[in-house]
Amino acid sequence: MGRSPCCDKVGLKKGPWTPEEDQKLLAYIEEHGHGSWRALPAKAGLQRCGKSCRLRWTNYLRPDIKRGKFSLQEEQTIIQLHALLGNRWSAIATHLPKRTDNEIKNYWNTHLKKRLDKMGIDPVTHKPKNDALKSSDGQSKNAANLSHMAQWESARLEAEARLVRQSKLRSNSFTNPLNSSSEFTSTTSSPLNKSVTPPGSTRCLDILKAWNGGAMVGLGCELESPTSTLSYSENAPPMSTTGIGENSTAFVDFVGNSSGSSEAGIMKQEGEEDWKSFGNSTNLLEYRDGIANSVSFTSGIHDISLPVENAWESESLRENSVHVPSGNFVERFTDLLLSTAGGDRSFSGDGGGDSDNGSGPSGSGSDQYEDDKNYWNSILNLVNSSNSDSPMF
DNA sequence: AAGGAGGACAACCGCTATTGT
DNA sequence: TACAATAGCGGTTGTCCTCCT
Repeated sequence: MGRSPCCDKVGLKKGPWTPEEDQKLLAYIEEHGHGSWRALPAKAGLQRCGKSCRLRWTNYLRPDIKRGKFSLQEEQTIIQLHALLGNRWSAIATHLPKRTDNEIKNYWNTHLKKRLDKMGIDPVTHKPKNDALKSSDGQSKNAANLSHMAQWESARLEAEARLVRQSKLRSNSFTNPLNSSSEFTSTTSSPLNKSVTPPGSTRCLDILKAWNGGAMVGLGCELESPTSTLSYSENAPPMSTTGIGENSTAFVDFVGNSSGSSEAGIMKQEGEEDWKSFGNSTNLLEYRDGIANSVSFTSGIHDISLPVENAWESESLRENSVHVPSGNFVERFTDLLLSTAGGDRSFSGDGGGDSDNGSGPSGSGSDQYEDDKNYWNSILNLVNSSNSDSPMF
């Protein structure tokens, strides 16, 4: 479009923000809301471009940002979501309340990526680097499932974003700038958040939740058994085998049981409001001509059907239909992780939270290796311990 | 104690998507 | 419909800090 960069103006400051600048920005937004970011700097008395102000606000100054060390749960969530979604930091951030995409991205690049790399796991594919023999066995199917589920999640996020835009249009009235502003929720969460967020952006990754059957303790998603169901319309053939027939409708229902006690653990602490609005919700994907045409969200607040666009353009989705995993998803994902770890470093992967048994891997015997092993065992153990008795399959 | 290396994180850049006119 | 303005996103860079030699 040939638009000139917003910071071209001479005299605009770059670089680290000073406390004074922070104060000005904060004070202005608290009083007036951000309004137009481009116009904001002048009004707030800042020698910055609007974009810089926006980033400073979304990544640092917003009052709902949690800073500091990432917890084990958060690390685990990031790793799993990255396996699903790749470098879609904003989407990942959607599922990590109070964390910004920038922060997650940095943390991935500086910590998690390196750690995976060290262990011989490709941080991009989440598979062992020397894994050349897995092309035709169950592992590749797992990978395919992950990929397809990523598409599901992608579509859902797309739809959520669209939903909030519509909501924004509807409720254009400005109340409290800190609450009503979509920007306020922009980066850390998908636009769906706060009061305009039926599905609740801070809830667990629906797919994981659905496949896990609810209690995802280790994922920072301590749902207390939201009953997730997967169903197909009667006339539709099973998606995973024959593809989706014309005009057939496949339903993926995520039905929360609205248990009041679901507000537990991390989510209660960090995203309580969002949870509450997600008690009874149903997300529905509708297929036409073999692709998903719409996503419906049903909650106590909204019942909206939205078109699904780009996220469903995947060839694999059209041609192969949706591969719904035939087993507990998280378990299988865990298996994948275990096997990847084992592929290169011969981890036992047998759920050994008790891994610190002093018998290190033969040969190396390095403390670093032991640390890694213990670390991953603890992560995997968390997942394993939370995914039994899935009602899904 | 000084300086270099590397890590961590904030901020910027450039591109794309969306929205408004 | 076309175009411009704006926001969002992901990759990259810059800067500060800590650790090691």
